Amino acid sequence: MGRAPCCEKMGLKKGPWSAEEDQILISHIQKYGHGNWRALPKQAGLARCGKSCRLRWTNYLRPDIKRGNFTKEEEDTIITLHELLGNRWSAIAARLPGRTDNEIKNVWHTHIKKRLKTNQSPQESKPKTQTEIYMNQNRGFSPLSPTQSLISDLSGSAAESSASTGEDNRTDDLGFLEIDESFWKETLFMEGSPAPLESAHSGPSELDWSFFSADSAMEDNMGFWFRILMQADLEELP
DNA sequence: AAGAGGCTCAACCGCCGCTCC
DNA sequence: CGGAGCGGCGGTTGAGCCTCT
Repeated sequence: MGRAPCCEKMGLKKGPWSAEEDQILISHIQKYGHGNWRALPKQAGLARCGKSCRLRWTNYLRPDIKRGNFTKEEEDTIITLHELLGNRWSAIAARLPGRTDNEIKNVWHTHIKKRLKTNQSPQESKPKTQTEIYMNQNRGFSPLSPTQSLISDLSGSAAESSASTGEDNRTDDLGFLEIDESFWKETLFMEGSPAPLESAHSGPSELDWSFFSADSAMEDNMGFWFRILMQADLEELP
């Protein structure tokens, strides 16, 4: 048997929050913070369980929440990250400032999933991934792997930023983002790297960018590394 | 105009992992 | 070491709103 739900205690209110409850919660957190969610409702004088308070705060009342519809860029990001991370909504949310995991989850199930489904034509050869479907229909790109999609997105950002700085960050036909070379050296050649990545290079002194071809086996390797990198990056977030 | 069905999204539920004792 | 407490996460629900017939 699992633990009894925290709201089963008598007298604890459930359901939609009133404006008054919101105000109480906001002012309490502004004054005292939310060190202990379980103790918070009692201290604040709310007839709610701590879990409910935390959810209300993180999903709705937090001052940095961005309201309004998701932009196409945000939806693109969600699709790409979902390909990489799966249903790890909190990890995806960490990449979208001002958006909550709940919101992203809702958008995925209501808008994006449906769109990806309707975009798939039975006449055409079936793209392998949801990203491919989406990219085919919305950008006119040739089918992209999840990894290529991410690379493409990153390169796009780099192109934008380089346009302002006058630098050219693109290095090959893939438009692969040239992240600081030392970053790749340190990351790709770190201890425990899969053999193909190590053997494909003569040494860590020079990176051969042609190595990152559209070859499917290579895609898998890159997918692997991006997962690792994304994970490492996300774990650093607050 | 009204009823049915679909859609949206805030909120709940139950599980998991971490921390502390 | 193991159990309790707690926060956090992902899946699911359902009330309210919208659209269609």
